[in-house]
Amino acid sequence: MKASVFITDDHYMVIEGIRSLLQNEKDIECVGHATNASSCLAFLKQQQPDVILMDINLPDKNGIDLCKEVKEKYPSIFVIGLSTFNQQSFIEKMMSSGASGFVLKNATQEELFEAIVTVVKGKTYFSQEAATALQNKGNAGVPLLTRREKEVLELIADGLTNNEIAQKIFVSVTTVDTHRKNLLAKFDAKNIASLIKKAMQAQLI
Amino acid sequence: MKASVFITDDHYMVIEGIRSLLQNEKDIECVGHATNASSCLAFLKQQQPDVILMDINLPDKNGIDLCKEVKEKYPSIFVIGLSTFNQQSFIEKMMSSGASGFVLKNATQEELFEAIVTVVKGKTYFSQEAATALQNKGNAGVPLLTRREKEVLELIADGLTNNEIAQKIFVSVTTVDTHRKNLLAKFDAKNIASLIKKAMQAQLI
DNA sequence: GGACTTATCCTGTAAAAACAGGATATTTGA
DNA sequence: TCAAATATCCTGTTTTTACAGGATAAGTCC
Repeated sequence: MKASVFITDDHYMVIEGIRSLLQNEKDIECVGHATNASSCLAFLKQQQPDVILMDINLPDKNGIDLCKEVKEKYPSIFVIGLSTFNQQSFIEKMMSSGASGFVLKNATQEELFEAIVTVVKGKTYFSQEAATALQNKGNAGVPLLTRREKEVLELIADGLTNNEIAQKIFVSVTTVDTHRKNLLAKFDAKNIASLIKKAMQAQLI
Repeated sequence: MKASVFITDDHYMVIEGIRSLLQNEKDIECVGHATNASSCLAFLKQQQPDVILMDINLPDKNGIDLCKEVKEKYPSIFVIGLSTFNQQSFIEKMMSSGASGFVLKNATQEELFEAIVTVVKGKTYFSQEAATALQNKGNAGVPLLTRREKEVLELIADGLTNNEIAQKIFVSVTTVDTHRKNLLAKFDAKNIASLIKKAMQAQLI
C-alpha cells in the first residue's frame, strides 16, 4: 500500500525538492502541499494523508502549534518535523506536540524515505543529525522559564529598565529585579548582555 | 544557447528543488551542485558555469565571502544570491560582493527562471520580496561597524565588563566605554540589552 | 594637502544593575 | 494535604553603565 504524503513548508524550492526526491519511490505518493498552516488545515478537511512533512517555521503559525492542532483533530496522521536547525529545543517541542519523527533539510533521499516508511509503521524516526542533537542535551539545556520570567525577559530585551518594566506590569521594582536575578541564574549568565545573547540563541526572544 | 547553472546550497532538498524547477526549462541546464564552499571552488577549477545559485549560509564559509572569491577568480561567472531571509543587510552585502541578483527561497519557478535569464544578459535581478526588502531600507538599516567596534560588541555579548574588555584588548576602560557609546548610538539602542537584541537580529553576533 | 574616519584617551555625575540576604502569600503537583 | 515552585516584596552596598562633553594621534580617501 502506498503511503500518502502531504508537504507543508513555506519555501517553494523545498516543497519541489521533496517532491522530486520522493517521486521515484513507488511506495510513497505526494498528495499535495501547502505553504502555510491555514491552507494545510484546509486541505486536511477534504482529505487526510498518512504523513505530513511539516516545517517548523511557517508564516502564519509555527510548526509546533500546527502539529498539536493536527494531532488533536486527526490523531491518525503521522507528522514528521522538518527544519534547517538541529536545535534540540525545537526537536523536543515538536516531539512533545505529537510528531512521530524529525528530519533536517540537509537530509539525504534515503533518510527522507526511511523516515516516512518508519513513521507509517507507527514507529519514531530521527535523522542522523537530529538524533545526535538530542543526545548532546547536556551541553546547552535551555532553561525552563515561567510565564512571568519570559515576559520580563522580553521587556528587558526591548530596552526597558527595571523601573519601566515595574510600571508596565504593575509590580514593584524589586520584583522585577528578582525576576532578573533568577533569569541570570537560570541562564548561567554573568550579566544582561550575555543573558540576551543566550536567550536569543535559545530562540526564547 | 543554453545557460549552464551550478547550485551551491547546504540543503539537499533545496538543491533538488531547484533542479526540479529548472529541468523543464530548455534554455537552462544544471551542470552540477555543491553543498559547501570548498567543493564549489573545486568544481570551478574544472568547469565554469554561466551562473551560480549561491546560498548565503554554507557550512564552511558564508556565501558573501565565497561570492567575492568566485568573482575575483572567475569574473565572467554571474552569481545569484539565495536566502531564506529577506534582510536587506544580507542582500546588500551579497550585491557589493559582486552578485548579479538575489532570490528568496520561497521564489516561484517563474522568478527563478527570470532571474537566471536576466543575469546571463549581464543585467541585475531581484525577486519580488528581495526588492521590497531593499526599498524598506529606512526602517532598520544595519549600521556599519568598524573592526574594533565589532570586536568590542562580541566581547560585550560574551558578558565581559568594560574593565575586562579593556584588559583583554589592551586599551583603557574609557576607550571601551567610547566604543560602547558609539555602538549604542549606531544601533539606536537605549541600553545594552536592546543593543544585543538588535545586533543578534542583524546577525552581527 | 586637507577632510574624514577611526582609535585612542580623559573627567565627572547620575542612573541602573549586580549582589547579598532576606520574607510572605499563592499556586501547583505528587 | 503538604512540599515545592512561583510571584511578590523589602533593605542595603558595591559595581557597572549611561550620559555629557570633551581631546589627540594615526590612518584613509579624494
